[in-house]
Amino acid sequence: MIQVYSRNFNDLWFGLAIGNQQVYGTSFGESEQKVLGSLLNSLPFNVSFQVFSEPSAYAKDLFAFLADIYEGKNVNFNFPLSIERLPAYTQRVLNATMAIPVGYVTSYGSIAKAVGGGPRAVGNIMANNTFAPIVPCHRVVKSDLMLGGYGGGLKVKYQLLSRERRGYASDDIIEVDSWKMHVFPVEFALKKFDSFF
DNA sequence: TGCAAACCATAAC
DNA sequence: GTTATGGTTTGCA
Repeated sequence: MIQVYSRNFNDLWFGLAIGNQQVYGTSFGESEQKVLGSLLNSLPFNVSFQVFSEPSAYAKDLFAFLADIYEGKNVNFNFPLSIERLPAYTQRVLNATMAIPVGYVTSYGSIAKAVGGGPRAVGNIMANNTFAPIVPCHRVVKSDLMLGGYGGGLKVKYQLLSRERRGYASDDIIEVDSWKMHVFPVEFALKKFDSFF
């Protein structure tokens, strides 16, 4: 049985699906309906679920954690995600994405080069990310450091990244499980949009 | 710049 | 099995 919760912080809705001591999905957005919709959509078809109006203590912790990420804070992740039900390649991409530190972005192609596959495949997985914003798909941009796309809209992507500015000056190589991933200061990507938004 | 073709894992048929 | 679908990338004019 999966428990589903929704909660509002500062005019923004967060959604949460928990079961088996694991997080099955998270989401956020402007309306409760959208948030619950995308969340339920991502659940495995063969499991039952129940929607609760009051969050459990564990759910409250998780909501606070989601809000912290949304606000651009540095957080330590210690909630288990149920990603083993996803295809192996998808898992690799999600893990690589989670390894992008706050303050940096990487590109679809850079992830593809690190874990195998192609940039479009990575883009597809970002588009279907069921763990936003825990899996920080907003930190993945195009190879020319234009923003690329975002499920919640480009403005939201810009704002999320904007709060993650840490003032890093140069690009870097991140190592994850023997993969090497090229990352760039988030400012590099924001620069091109500062006047736009 | 701008466009076409290559790219590649998934989900849906 | 096969096909359609992208939050892409690269090369070439």
